[in-house]
Amino acid sequence: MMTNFVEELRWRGLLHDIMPDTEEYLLKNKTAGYIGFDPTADSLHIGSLVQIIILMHFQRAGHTSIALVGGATGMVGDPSGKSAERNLLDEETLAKNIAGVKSQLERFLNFDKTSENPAELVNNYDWMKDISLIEFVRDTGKHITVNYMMAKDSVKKRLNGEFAEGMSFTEFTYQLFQGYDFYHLYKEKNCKIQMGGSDQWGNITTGTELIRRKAQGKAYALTVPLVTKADGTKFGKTEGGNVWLDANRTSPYKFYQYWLNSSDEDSEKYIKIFTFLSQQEIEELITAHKEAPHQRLLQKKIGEEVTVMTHGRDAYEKAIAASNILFGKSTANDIKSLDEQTFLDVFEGVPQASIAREEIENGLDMIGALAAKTNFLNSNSDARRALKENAVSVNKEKVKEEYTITSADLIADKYVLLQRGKKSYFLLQVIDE
RNA sequence: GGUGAGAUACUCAAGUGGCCAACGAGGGCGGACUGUAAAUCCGCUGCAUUUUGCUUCGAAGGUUCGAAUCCUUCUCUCACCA
Repeated sequence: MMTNFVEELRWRGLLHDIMPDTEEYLLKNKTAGYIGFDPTADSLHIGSLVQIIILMHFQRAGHTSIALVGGATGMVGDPSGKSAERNLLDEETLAKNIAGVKSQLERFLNFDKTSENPAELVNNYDWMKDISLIEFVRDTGKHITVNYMMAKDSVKKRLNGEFAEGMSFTEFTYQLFQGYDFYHLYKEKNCKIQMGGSDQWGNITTGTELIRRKAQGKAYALTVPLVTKADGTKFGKTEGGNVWLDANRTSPYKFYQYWLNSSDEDSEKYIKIFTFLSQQEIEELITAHKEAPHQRLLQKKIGEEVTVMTHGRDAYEKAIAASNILFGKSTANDIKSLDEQTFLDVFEGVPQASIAREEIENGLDMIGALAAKTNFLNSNSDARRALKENAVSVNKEKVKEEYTITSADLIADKYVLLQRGKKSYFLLQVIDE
């Protein structure tokens, strides 16, 4: 059964640009559509999550979703939104990245061949690698004028204006490469629509233009807006860097925390973008949230939906458990009563240092525990400062500079939980020599 | 090529011989309040065995009891003139 895909995106605030007649075409025809993913790292981050979700909606609406991994385009580098020439990735890194990105996409889309409209995963390297330069220049390049390509924002920005840095022929070619992908999928897989972030509009329209000229066909396009934050900072970034979909790069706990810490204003947007809840459910949640904002119903729901979708329910439950212990009313005794396995699950991803058992048994002073022996804080001065600010806790209890860590502070006879401020944790692990 | 202005901590920006580890603002961190929020208030924000010492104000030398501050050379940035 087909539903109105475009309308779904529209009410969720996921529609930025759309080519005329796209909505009508999708309503009348079961078709295929694609989104490209750049293999710039071996994991996607939550910025790409929006694109994945678009493909999920597309599949749910009854169409065929194609996720394209840019093995070939990744070798060239997309200039869109970039003010300076990009460095090329070496082939080994690229291969590793492609594998990583692929395995992540498989978690979100239904590739089951026996289902009604299974998604497909393609790598443009597979069809790009055999095209000769002569072939490309004669059969593809001939259809698109340089004038047309120069008119794109991504190119104009690099050629004109105060900060123009120029661009290499390599990057200039990128849009034609991507356009060729669209053409190829149009011919081979009856793919009629390309979607992507709003910065991709220029590249996408080069594709529809190529299809029009080379195949005398009509193709469609739509883009989704860039996800923003109300305070103007960049979405998907923390002090620690990007929020990744890979649990090894961003632990499920941190992942959950990222969503939980969204502002009220952003949450109302995010719940529409990142969850599959119905319009009615979302409206009810927003109303309930406004009545009792301190309960943070929206943030919790987004955190649940997105964490479960990305890391599974088990990981979500653990993230909740960890959050409750770290931010709830738990006391030193609660923490000390944890068994080792639970404790490790909770503190997975928390930075650690090891220390000889002897040091603890002899009594470890706070400066040593915070800086000298562990590098939790930058310097001894920093440690002293933190202690003076009443910011340091051992096993959730505030301590002063005179405090000495002894065997009595060990959790599961092995760990000491250090803390600076509310959100910064550090784990001291005792090792027996 | 000529002339003039400038280069100070994460950023902007004061300081033109001792009271300068360097005013102030932003950012960051911490505390109070709170909803692990926003706003607000308070404190901290070079290093060290911390009421003291050490290294810092584009770079290197020099003058001086003493230099971010004066002198010399160099590097870079900006403006105007050719």
